[in-house]
Amino acid sequence: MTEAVSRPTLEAVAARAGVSRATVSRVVNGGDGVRAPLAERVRRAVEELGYVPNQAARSLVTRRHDAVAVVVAEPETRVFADPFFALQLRGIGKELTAHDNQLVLLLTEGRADHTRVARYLAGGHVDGALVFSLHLDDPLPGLIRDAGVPTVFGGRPHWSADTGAPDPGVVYVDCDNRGGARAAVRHLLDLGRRRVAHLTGALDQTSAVDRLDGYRDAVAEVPGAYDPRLVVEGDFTPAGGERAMRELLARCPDVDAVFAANDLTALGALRVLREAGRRVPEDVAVAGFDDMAPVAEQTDPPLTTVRQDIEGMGRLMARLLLEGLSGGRDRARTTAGAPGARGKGVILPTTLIRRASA
Amino acid sequence: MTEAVSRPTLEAVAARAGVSRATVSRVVNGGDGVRAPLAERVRRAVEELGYVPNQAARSLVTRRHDAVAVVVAEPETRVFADPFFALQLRGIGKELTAHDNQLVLLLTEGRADHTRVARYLAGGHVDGALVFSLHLDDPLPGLIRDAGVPTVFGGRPHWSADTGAPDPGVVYVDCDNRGGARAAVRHLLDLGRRRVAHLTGALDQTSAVDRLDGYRDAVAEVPGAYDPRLVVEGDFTPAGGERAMRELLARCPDVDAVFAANDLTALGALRVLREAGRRVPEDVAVAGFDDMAPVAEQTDPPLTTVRQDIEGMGRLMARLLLEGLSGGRDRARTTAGAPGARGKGVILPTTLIRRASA
DNA sequence: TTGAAAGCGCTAACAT
DNA sequence: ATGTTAGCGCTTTCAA
Repeated sequence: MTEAVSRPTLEAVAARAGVSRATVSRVVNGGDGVRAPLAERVRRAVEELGYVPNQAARSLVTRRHDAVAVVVAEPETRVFADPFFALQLRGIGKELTAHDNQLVLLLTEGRADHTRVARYLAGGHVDGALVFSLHLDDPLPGLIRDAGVPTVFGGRPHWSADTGAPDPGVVYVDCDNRGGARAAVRHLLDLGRRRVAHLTGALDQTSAVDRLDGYRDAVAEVPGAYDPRLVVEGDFTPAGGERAMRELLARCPDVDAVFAANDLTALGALRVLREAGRRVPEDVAVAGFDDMAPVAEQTDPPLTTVRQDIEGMGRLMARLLLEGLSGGRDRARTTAGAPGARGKGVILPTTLIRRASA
Repeated sequence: MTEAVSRPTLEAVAARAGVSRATVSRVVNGGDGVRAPLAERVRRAVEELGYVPNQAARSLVTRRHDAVAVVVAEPETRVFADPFFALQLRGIGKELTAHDNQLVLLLTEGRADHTRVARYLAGGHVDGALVFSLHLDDPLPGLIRDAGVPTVFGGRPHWSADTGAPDPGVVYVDCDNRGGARAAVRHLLDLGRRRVAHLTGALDQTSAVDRLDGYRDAVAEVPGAYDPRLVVEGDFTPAGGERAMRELLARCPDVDAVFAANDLTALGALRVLREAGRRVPEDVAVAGFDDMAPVAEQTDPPLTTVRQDIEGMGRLMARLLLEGLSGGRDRARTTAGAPGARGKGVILPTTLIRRASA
């Protein structure tokens, strides 16, 4: 293993360049107010010594870390099996990198992890946090609030302004789950289908609830289209989709369209429909949600689905957080000016992508 | 956005408890050598004030951060699309969490990112680094060495001891790529196949080179089995597998077995074989490498493949790093005592998993 | 424009 | 067993 070596300090650079520590500090941090030749001498000394500032020392006085925590409250397995997180992380990573911030990934699996994460955030390691995938009973938001770290949430939290719950000051980014779902279901209805089912996501997450609401909005518009038996609970996974689809076929063999809560669920549904000998879209039209490239384009037939800009969501979350960190003035403007802003939540638009499955 | 608040210091706790800072520090860090009632008073003060230690200040003096960087030198997209990394990350996360260390994820996409990462590591943010997926021309290892941070590599680096290159002190963890490949190819040969092809991985990675070597070992054992035209270059992706398989069929229509460099490549190959009307395994037997559950078990037919303990690799990497960090005495023993140790590299065993495809 | 000096909050000798 | 004290390496007034 490569060994750690002791690094030169500001002091050493100052000595070598024959100047004071203050001057070196100035040069290292942008160099304004230092005469060119002096600055040059300092830079040479830095170079020769291979000086790199000690961030702990710097943070101690500046109280900045240029690091942001990303908290993912999911069993780790799913986090990475699911391209959704991958894409969001990617967006976040890009935005943070562009602003010279580091990404500290905090994975939580159980209760013990929650307190660990809370301690970490409270410990002042990071300037802010991006938090994902909260479930109904999740204690994390409360812990995070207590930790007193600026935070932006990914996905509408259960206690956001819209539900009239405790903390209306919460900032979050989400896509228009309800509107997207409505569009998908309307599309199925426009196709002339009348037995349009919905395989839900995990209903302890707001995205699943909102999509279900969108489904209800749409079927309510067509007399006779609403039938509670057509709604089966899934969990956003292919396996859950299979289970739900099987149950649906047993319950309502006359189903002629399925709106799945996400593409993975649709994937499972497609498998079961094929097994059952139902043709897609002739016998049963199928629509998904997310438009995750590796999934939606590869299914057989390719999936009609609701596209959301997942990577963009990640970027936006990071941007909002960084803007909030760099002083309050920009924040309000940004949040309010963003598309679909509503309170402190930013709702991104969705688009229906028509492919062969519906 | 939740606002940051100014936190109480050790000093404040000391004042409140009526003791010195040193005593508070002792209590906070385990509390040995402090009489029970006093310790209790301190704990109460900590509680009442909601005191959380400032890590920057602590790190400044202890020179420990209890954080480890994970550097993934891949386009971010692939990193997360590929369950391989997901599993390794998971193993790493578990091990780090178990030892109260944080995971700082550093994603690199281009040259600019390399220097950024180097600066970060040199900046003393973390106690060590876990580095993945190096390519032949990767400047990262050099930069990391210069950064002087203890490092464990995932996968044999190009310049490891085995190739007689510059830095023989390098610690890495890998699976027995060559032996695993050999076993898979021998299995195909034992099946009576004589036109056994190999779809390679990205040959700028040692794992691909080693698997190719294993393939060559095995075919060399059977007179007449070696034919250079049976080796086609892929890139570890399904798309690459499709391309390679198509080329292979064009080049050698008489192929009767395929050893794919990984399961994703095999997936692509299976698709092309199906399109081409070749039955698997009757006409062409197919074997993969990795045994990634979501892939190998779901293919049609299920894939015969070489299993490696990916999550275990991640855990081991983290363990080796942490052991190295906590003083040199344990390290030599561990590295030498680990299974398949060879120099400073630890090679984990592989197992052939027989399913229907071969 | 440059330097001197005072901390940031904590740990770890060293005293007591 | 507890307190005193001297920094860790840096930024940032304040003076010069």
